[in-house]
Amino acid sequence: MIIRKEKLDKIRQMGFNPYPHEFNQTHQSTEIKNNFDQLEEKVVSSAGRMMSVRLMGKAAFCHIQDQQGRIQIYLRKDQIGEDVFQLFKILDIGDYIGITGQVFKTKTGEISIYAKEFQLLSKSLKPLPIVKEKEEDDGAKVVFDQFADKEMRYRQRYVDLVVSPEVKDVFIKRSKIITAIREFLNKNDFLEVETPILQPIYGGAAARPFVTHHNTLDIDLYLRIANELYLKRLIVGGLDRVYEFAKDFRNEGMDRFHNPEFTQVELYAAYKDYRWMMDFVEQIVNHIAQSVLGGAKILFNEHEIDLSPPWRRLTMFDAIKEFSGVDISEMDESALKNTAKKLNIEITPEMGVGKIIDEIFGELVEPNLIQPTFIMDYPIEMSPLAKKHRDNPRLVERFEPIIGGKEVGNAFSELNDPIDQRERFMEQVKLKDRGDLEAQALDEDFLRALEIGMPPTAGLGIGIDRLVMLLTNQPSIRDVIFFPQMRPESK
RNA sequence: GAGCCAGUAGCUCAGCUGGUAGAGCAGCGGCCUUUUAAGCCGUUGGUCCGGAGUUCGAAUCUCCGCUGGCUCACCA
Repeated sequence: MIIRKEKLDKIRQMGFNPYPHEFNQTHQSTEIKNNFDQLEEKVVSSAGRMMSVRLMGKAAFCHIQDQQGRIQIYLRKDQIGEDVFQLFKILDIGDYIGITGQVFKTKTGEISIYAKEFQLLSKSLKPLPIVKEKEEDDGAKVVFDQFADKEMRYRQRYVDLVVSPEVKDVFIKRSKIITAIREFLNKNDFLEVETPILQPIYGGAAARPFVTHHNTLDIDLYLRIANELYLKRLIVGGLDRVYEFAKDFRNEGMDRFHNPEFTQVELYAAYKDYRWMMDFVEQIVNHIAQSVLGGAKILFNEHEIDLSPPWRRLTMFDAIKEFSGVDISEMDESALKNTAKKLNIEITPEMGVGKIIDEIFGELVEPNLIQPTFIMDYPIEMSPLAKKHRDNPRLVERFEPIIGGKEVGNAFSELNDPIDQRERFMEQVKLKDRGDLEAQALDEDFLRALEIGMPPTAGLGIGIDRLVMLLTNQPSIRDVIFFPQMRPESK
């Protein structure tokens, strides 16, 4: 650090600007490599961060890294001049440089740029961890001194991204996945909208919120745990297909599947039901897989998963029967409690029917659903915003797509009967009084909207972080969020 | 929130049953005009996470704390 600052002074004394304002780039690294035949002998300008240097007296090789990859640069003192070569010699790995020169292939066959002009673009003052790679004869890559400390990787993601191309890859894919979803929804006449993050009543999901305070109004507000109720208000308003990519916030535990803020896309389509939505989910996911991964087969956790439709569809009761051997479809609360005990599922007194079934399902069924599966027809108690099943009033028309043993979304035929909705909210209030911290609050304004009238509607939420984990085969949510939540550094 | 594990140089790590800290890479000074983990010669560098204790003596043993990872519990 001290040495690098001295170098900075020296560079200035030599008459070079260590932080110039611009550089005119004509080609990216992989562009040059992919079009070598056309570009050979042509002059190109390229820029990037210097990632390796091999200095050899009056000549030198280095690699620069741009967003796409790396390319080798060859410099000779007699080409770029004494002064500039002196400058090059004191540069460090991590500095940004720009070069102009001819594209050529070295003796060993590596496509490189033979520099005619060379310029420092930005001086780096802190060293990067130097990761070295070697290609074995069999083509396998051996990595030396990998930047492995997870804490540092998460806290200093900028370093992680510079030093680990595969990390950068995951995030590029994340961005492409989001783009693919947006494309697909826009193509299907959905309108992208924005709804409040600061909400006076939090709703639309079962979770504990973050609370904040608005000074002027002198009221507490909640960071949204979901945007469901607002998007439905827009359906009431006559916007027939809407979606929002939403950061939601839940004040709960953190682990490799949970970050306090996470991303969901929620979408609503008027005049449709959950069956239509199942087809739609199959299409969406396949569109993503095709456009981002180029195929429907993915590898996740050693499992090969085939995303191509149709996916298996299974009711929740049938799923539990299949994996536990017990038919719970006719059981009341006390029978369920006994069954849960027999199956070694932990339950607590404040749990209602819905929660108990959810526990059994989560414990015995979900982890076993590796290939894409729609679990459908949930008990009414656990889904206060979903419409009653057309054939069975104890159930609702709801499904969750489960892939790789984890739910990646949640969807219903939306409840649009205002009187039924009010009764369901009242049930939630009772649960809250029993001590369920996650029971949903009654939202009068939302009820008023339903009273104005909402058309039959299908709704869906997809957890973007989990979907990205699945499609990029990452074990932790922290590996798909640039800056995951961490305790602040002490100094 | 609970359990297990970890924290030594910029990075990756070694350091045995306690004897006063080491390697490779990076850095620094040289040599080298087709190298690629470049090479060769030389060299700097550490509150061994923090605090307390045991001991003649602690990176090493004990306790407390901090930070993180993994697993479990709640939730997406």
